[in-house]
Amino acid sequence: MTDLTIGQLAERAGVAPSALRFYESEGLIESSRTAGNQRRYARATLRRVAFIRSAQRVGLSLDEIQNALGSLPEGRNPTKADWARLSRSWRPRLDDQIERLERLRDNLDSCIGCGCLSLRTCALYNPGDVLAERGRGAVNLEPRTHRG
Amino acid sequence: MTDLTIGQLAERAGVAPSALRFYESEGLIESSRTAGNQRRYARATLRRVAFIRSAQRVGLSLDEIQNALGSLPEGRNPTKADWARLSRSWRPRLDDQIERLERLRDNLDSCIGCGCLSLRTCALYNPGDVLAERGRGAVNLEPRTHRG
DNA sequence: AGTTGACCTCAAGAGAACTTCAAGTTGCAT
DNA sequence: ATGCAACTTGAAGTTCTCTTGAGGTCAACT
Repeated sequence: MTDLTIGQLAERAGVAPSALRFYESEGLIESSRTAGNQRRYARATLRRVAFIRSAQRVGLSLDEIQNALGSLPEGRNPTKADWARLSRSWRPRLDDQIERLERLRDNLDSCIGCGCLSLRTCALYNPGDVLAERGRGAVNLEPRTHRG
Repeated sequence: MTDLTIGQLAERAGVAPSALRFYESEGLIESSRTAGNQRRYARATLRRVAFIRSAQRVGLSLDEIQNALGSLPEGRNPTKADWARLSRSWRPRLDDQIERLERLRDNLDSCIGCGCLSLRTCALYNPGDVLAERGRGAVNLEPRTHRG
């Protein structure tokens, strides 16, 4: 009886109904059905969707989010233990991302300050000077990962 | 004579040659051509590409990056003033993103600590309690923006 | 001269995250 | 009971960021 229609959930969560159907098709959320085959969402789904959006904002893919959400129950409110699991698994990821951002920001600043912009010495292109020994032109802002 | 081939640039920047051609087609980088029509990149392009990747990592689209790069010169090293422009325009964006991440991380933590998980009171879903007055079920982690 | 590997263009494909469309059905107010 | 907004499905379309493939060229080595 406190269940939400797809339109209500969409409205409150700030996403389109089509997105919710998509999330469901991807296994990120679940719904029950009325006699007439319309979706009904438990209230907890609202939180779940808010969480999904929030995680997307910080750069996680739906796959990763689904993975993390795997440890949360659907249909009922997550317990302390549920969240603890989730937090433990995300913490390093979040810390890492935060560090990256701070480094970029601070390096931009320091480049302005120093005006050096030399390949060998500029912190922006050569963070921590780890590559300083590798001859001229060492440019490697990030650990090499392949995405997409 | 210090110019780089597409393969060399790709190698050093840690991106595929196809990506470099794509960046060029999108106007993010430039190249000159040899008599035989092969691309040659100025050394400054290496920095430019490193910058592009770095910016992508923190969630900026190529469009936004192109925009920002519009203030940097190609073919020569950017000056202090060039970087200052760029940094000024990115700083708020970076700060904002960092804050988001920290909030998510800390809210996850506090949820574990308090175990409340109530819609009305949980910081994760109701940051700063701004929505506490709006009746039950107020869920709005982020300012509502439409993307994609 | 032949072979090899790196390069060229253009077109098509890929995957992520959705949206849009078409055609039909349901739920609720009057 | 009627009408209309909100819902249903499935397929196809969209945007972004590239990658892959086909068919051909260029540079260097033997």
